[in-house]
Amino acid sequence: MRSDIKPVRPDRTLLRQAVTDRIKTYIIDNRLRPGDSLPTETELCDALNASRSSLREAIKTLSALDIVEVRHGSGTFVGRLSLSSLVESLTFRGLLSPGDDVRALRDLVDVRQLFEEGMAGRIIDRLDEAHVASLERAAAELERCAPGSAPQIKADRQFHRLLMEPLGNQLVSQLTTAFWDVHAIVAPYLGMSSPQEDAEAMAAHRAMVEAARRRDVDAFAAAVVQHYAPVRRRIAAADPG
Amino acid sequence: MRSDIKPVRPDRTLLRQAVTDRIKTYIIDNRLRPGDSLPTETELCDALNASRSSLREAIKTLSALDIVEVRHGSGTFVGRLSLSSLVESLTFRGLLSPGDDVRALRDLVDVRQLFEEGMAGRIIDRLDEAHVASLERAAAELERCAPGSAPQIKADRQFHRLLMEPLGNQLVSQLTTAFWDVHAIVAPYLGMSSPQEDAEAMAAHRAMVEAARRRDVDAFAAAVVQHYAPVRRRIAAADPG
DNA sequence: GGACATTTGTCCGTATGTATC
DNA sequence: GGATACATACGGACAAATGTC
Repeated sequence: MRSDIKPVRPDRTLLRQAVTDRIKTYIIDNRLRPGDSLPTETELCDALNASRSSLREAIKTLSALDIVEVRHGSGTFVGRLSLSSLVESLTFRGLLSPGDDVRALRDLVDVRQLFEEGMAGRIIDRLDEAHVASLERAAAELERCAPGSAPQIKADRQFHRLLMEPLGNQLVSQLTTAFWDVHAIVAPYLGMSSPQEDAEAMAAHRAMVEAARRRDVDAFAAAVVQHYAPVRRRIAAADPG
Repeated sequence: MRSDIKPVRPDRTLLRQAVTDRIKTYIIDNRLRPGDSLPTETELCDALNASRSSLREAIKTLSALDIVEVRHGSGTFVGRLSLSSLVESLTFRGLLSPGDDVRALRDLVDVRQLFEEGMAGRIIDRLDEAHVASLERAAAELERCAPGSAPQIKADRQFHRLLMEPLGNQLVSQLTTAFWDVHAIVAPYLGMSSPQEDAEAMAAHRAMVEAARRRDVDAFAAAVVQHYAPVRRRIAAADPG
């Protein structure tokens, strides 16, 4: 009968939920860091009195949040705690309704501009020569590469990431990159950008670097506005309203 | 042999990943909206040539991102696409290292302040009488309720949500609320706030409302700084550096 | 390179709990 | 309450990937 093992579960909560919680507390209580290995599935099943199916479903939930990372044939590890789930969530939202994604993209551009414009003062406060030089290089790379090419896209991502680096705020950096990633996936649905628009963006990047070098906050903020102007025009043009 | 169905999977990708992708495209292609129902597990297994286990693991991944929502005994539905995954991800990060969460919390406060300070101008531009009245009510509720009580906490959440409402930007509103939620979970680890700090926060809320009524952007921004000053002092005090 | 143990990925069958009509 | 439809949970078996000797 084995009635002593698992008589009933008077619990109201789902077993899977309880398992995910216990895995999270396991990581916290044992002071594990990203990359550290977790017990094997069999061991966890034992420890948590759950079947392998339930455990695996719990693991998949944590995996989606990058709290754990599973490697086939190797094991389960603490995840990098990236914002990949935010990216996936927002891109899906943007792709959900092609007619309505103008709104999602407009909201996103607002947020991206908020970050760079709102942080302008603090960025310039903390900027040093090395940072300016890095920005300079990224902007040059951006102008040298072919518009829309993979290296250029990579350089653009790098540029906006470097902008926030002087702040020393990991969350700001990661959010900035996450929003950039979402933008890069959703924006193409507005159609390819024209050469004029590309030139405008280039000029804006250059203006940001120049303003940063001169420690001119207002000029920097103005360059940020200039940078997002082309996308905003496209969004306005596609807006049914 | 049924070799025509799925002879081998030359794919390098995991079946589970393929299933999650196909469910996402199913939702997008069929123009489903949050709350719409999805096929049952059995039907999905059939359609995607996957076993129940694989399908369920895929569903759990999508459920963690609030892309689908599962109701026991009822069925599977399109999720609300909330930012619950962001909240869970960031709270876990904040709780991961009690010694280091000062940094996580400081980063978070920076972002919260960035939103409210950076949006000050636009908020006041679009604010109307009804908005001011709502803020007034929330601030009054905040002062009437006992410090730390559930109604007060709820009122504080509501206040910061209402602040962003005039912008008409759903993403900003949801991010603001998400960051508030994380803050509410992580901040208590710094210890209870003192009556003086509570009074300071109250005064800041009131100052924001007054500044909004007078359309005084600078005063509004100053009130935002004042609002986060107590937490910042606590963070600085707890900072080992 | 090859053999082998370890670990996760996938499948199946069955029983139980839950919501809806 | 009963019947039905559906998700939850269990356990066993084999496949595939990884790492090691």
